Amino acid sequence: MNIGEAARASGVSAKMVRHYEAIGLVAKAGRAANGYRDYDDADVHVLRFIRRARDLGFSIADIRELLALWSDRSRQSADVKRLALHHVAALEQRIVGLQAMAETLQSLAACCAGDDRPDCPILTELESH
Amino acid sequence: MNIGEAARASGVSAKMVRHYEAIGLVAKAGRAANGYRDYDDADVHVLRFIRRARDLGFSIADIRELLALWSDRSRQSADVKRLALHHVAALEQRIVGLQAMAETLQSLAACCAGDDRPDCPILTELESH
DNA sequence: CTTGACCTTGCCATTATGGGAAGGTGCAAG
DNA sequence: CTTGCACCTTCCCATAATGGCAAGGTCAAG
Repeated sequence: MNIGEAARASGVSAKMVRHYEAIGLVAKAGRAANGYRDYDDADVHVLRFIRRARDLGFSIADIRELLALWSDRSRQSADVKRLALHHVAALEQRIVGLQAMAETLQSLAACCAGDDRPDCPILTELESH
Repeated sequence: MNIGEAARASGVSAKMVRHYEAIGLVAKAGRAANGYRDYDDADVHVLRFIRRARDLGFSIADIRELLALWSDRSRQSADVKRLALHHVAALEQRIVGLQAMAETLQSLAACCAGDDRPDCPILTELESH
């Protein structure tokens, strides 16, 4: 399987497949006689795992650990759970930060006439404080 | 006022003050006889505006527009409001994305024993799908 | 043999921020 | 005056994850 097909099958772009290989997240792909990277279903399986983890917001560093645990037959599920919950906490922290921003802006905007006059509490707020 | 003092007064690091000048977000600072950048209260005022806008999650591009509106005496508050609400929408979109991730992970983690056995629904989920 | 789709590597760009090096400046204490 | 420390200057590099482009090799169909 060429890289393009593996990319389509896994949902990871060919560009990123090469990148993941370059940073050592996945093993170096075998090469066909013509020098093209050659993939099999197991490789696609790994790539799909990565893709799914990325979709859940895990960083590459996290995924490196997840992959290690995944391939470790003697892993302890507690380690996976810890990683996941740690990530949940990080996500929730980002969420509250963003919510605070959105709420502040929302309330400022609610006080803004939004017409053709220049007076605007949003700018006033940014200006002061 | 040297850059360090302006940085302390505005809450923007000296590094970023230079950067904002380099990308044309703020006007080139005047220079003292020794070549040091020289700031006054008005400059600090602008920097503080930027800092506050960054705290609300506005991008540099957004801030460029906000600064233009701020200094435009004939601005229409509708333009500011539109910018702000557009940003709120973007924030909320990011929030729902993060919440979806957090909830998915949360429910997967809830199904994970978290003990010394290797079986883990989190890995199973990443693996399948 | 040409054309088009695919592969290769390598470099650059993004966003916002920080780190560090190498060297100049200014002020205070010895 | 010299030493030292804190500050300034510019320039380069790094981050995280991804995309784009360019120059060139490969392969299959027409």
